[in-house]
Amino acid sequence: MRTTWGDTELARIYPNGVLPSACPSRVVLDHVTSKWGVLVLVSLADGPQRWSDVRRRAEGISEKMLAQTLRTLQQDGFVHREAQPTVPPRVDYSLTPLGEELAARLLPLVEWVAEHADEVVGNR
Amino acid sequence: MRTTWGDTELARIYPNGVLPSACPSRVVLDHVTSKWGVLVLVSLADGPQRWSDVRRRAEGISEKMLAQTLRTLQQDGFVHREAQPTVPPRVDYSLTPLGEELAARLLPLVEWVAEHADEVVGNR
DNA sequence: CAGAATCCATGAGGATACTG
DNA sequence: CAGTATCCTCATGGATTCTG
Repeated sequence: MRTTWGDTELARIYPNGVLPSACPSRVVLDHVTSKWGVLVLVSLADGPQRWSDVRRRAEGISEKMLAQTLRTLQQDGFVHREAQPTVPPRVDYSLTPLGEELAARLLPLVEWVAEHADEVVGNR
Repeated sequence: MRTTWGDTELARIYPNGVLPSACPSRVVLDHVTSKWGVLVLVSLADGPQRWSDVRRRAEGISEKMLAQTLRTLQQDGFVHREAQPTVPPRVDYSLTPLGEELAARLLPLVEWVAEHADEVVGNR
């Protein structure tokens, strides 16, 4: 009774429709869709930014969570970190090519949610 | 120094680049990108399914989390619930038109992650 | 079969203070 | 400026039991 996956790659990757818990994509998905992961990625999708810029744009994030999120995304290869050895220090963050690819799939989602949020909250 | 948002709706919705914490989209985004929200939505994107089907497909989810996630997504208007008054009971879940729109933006993301997960894990 | 109810553990995440 | 370090809280979420 396949209706919508039919023409997607998902049907090929998960032939029986089961989204396996052991799959490495679970980990990546958790990073990407984490509370702050989405916002940091979307923010950086607007171009290279300094620490304080990201902090300001992902409104509400704590320093701890910003550091942690950036580190995770950097380890995953989505974010590039470039530190100037100056005083005071200056550090720029940007998306890697891999991160850009990811953001390209993330932006439409965030955009759609932003456009329909009121409608959705109204449902409750 | 806008580079990537430039041609998106995001630039219009958030002109100064700040993703506001008070925005209702934050709530919806949290539901959608919650640990299990993504998997349940993606699973249902394959067509109407019974409780036990969703449970099996979103591998690893507990009954509690399945119930909670389905209820939240239903309140948001993404998921439709249809219960047969039979014994034993039979309940079918499906995406609403709104849910289908959302899923259309979610599937490419999940698909991309599924395809590149190994590559990403390799970065670490 | 499809949940509800209860208890409980963990860790995500916040607040604050400090530093090269 | 760009973080670390520490402490602490609360909510997410797991395991288990019960039921119409």
